[in-house]
Amino acid sequence: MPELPEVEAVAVALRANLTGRRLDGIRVPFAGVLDQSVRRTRSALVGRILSGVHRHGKYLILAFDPEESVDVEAGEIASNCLMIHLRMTGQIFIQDDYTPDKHVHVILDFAGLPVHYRDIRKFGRLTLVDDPITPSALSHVGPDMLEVRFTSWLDRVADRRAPIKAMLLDQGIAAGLGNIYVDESLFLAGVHPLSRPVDLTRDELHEIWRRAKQVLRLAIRHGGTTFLNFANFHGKPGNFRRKLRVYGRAGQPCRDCRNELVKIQVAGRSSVFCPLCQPAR
DNA sequence: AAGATTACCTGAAGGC
DNA sequence: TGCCTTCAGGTAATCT
Repeated sequence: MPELPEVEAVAVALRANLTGRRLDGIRVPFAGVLDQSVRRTRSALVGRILSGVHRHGKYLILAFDPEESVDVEAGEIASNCLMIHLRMTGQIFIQDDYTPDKHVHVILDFAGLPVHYRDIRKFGRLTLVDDPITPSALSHVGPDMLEVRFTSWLDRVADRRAPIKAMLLDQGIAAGLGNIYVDESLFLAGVHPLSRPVDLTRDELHEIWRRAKQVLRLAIRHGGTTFLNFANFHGKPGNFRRKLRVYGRAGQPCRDCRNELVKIQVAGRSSVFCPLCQPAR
């Protein structure tokens, strides 16, 4: 499941290998993953130079050099970027010897370098957007979890009554955390996933915010977590999986206290935690 | 109006 | 062996 660290790994690799290259063509074996038509997507992007690669939360944004034919002063909006969300099972491969299978839905041909978009469950989307940094398509998404300041984040959660786990998963509050890193963050902070922000102290909330950033940065350094469906740019697995404290370890002993880890449902998601290290309030 | 639930998809895994 | 059910979870849409 690609979350912020996995998307960051893809962004770094694409940036290093594709910046300055021209997009020669787009092949679309399955158009259902495109938000716009194949014709519209091709006419907006083919022939243009990739100028930069950005990431916001779990969103990946490929920015192209400005299109001179668009009359901005006349109110025309340029589709300067391709925004990609991998959702559950999206993968991006670039190696030359990769043979597309039935799950490869889009191939971006960058000056002879094929970039394969593969997605078993077809949840991911590729969307034409206007601005590379603050696209209007992301107006409902909050600040990146790695960037948000504590006071800003606190303002967004302090008066909420849903479980803290639901708040951390809510991309409108801060973007980037998914089920894996939320469970890891709450374990490190020693907070029960059902705790409500209104019942937590400012110090406890600060610890959650700090641990979330810490676990994201650590996962980035390890190339992300390979669980079921993520592989990085070169098809190599990330190696953060063996560092996981609670995710995927229900029934196994807590790495700190050896008590058995428990799985419950919170915000519609399976949630693994340690009843001793993360006591209910 | 926030919070909760469901739809979207496919493959792996477990039960019998 | 094979059929069936359950589970996995990011986001948008739809409920209460």
